[in-house]
Amino acid sequence: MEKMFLQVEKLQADVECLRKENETLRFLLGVMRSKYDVLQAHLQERNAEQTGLISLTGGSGSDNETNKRPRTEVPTPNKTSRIFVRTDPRDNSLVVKDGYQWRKYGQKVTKDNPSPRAYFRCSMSPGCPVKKKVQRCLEDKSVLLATYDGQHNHSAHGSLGGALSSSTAYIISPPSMASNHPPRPSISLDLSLSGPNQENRRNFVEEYGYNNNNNSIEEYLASLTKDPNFTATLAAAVASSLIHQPKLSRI
DNA sequence: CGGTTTTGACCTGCGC
DNA sequence: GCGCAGGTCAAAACCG
Repeated sequence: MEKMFLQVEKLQADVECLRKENETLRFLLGVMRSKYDVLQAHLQERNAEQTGLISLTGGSGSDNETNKRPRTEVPTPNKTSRIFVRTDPRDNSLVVKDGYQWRKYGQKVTKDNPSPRAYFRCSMSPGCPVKKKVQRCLEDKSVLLATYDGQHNHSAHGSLGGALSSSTAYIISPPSMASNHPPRPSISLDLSLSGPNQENRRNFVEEYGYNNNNNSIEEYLASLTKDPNFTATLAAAVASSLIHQPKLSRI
């Protein structure tokens, strides 16, 4: 009889535990929803501006870093994209972990920025024409500006898991834009997806990780928001990251 | 030992 | 033509 009583007590404790967990997940879902709304509003604002430092320009004239002369023939010269990545301020390497494997072939100090610019070539595929330049942002030394030239002739899959799982990088709003629009909430996308579920994290990165082949951020985001799996995976990632914060603060 | 990084030299376009 | 600046080369060093 006493044994049965103990079992009931244990079951009640379990139910209570699950109820709390449920409550937490409900709260996190709300947080995720509000963040999603902010992200969408931010995107619409960006579309309206039609300018910006994070750009997939397709080689438009606004890019003041267009190459003066390609020394070797570049098959797809019009595919240029730029991303800003926040890194650990203590980390002074010019490494942007984007899922591809890069070989550094040069470094140069440029006139407009005392921080050296590093030149990388994609080394995942022998004939891959993609190059990238990485330089620290003038305004914020903890931010790296990565400029991608060309289009990969292969997928990033295969090395993504290890590459991004250790990354602390964030794709962020560029500092100069933030200063131009102080009231705008900043959007941070944590690519490290810190959390206990390694498999989910890997799946998330492999399915939704940054892909230079996409034509525009808009198309990319549209495809993501239409995908129910993305929402579910994003929820898991947000929940995971928030659960592991020391204290939750309600909005 | 093979792949990667470092770094000085070199090449070329552009402005004057 | 000259100097400057950005981009690339390539040999040596480094690393796993």
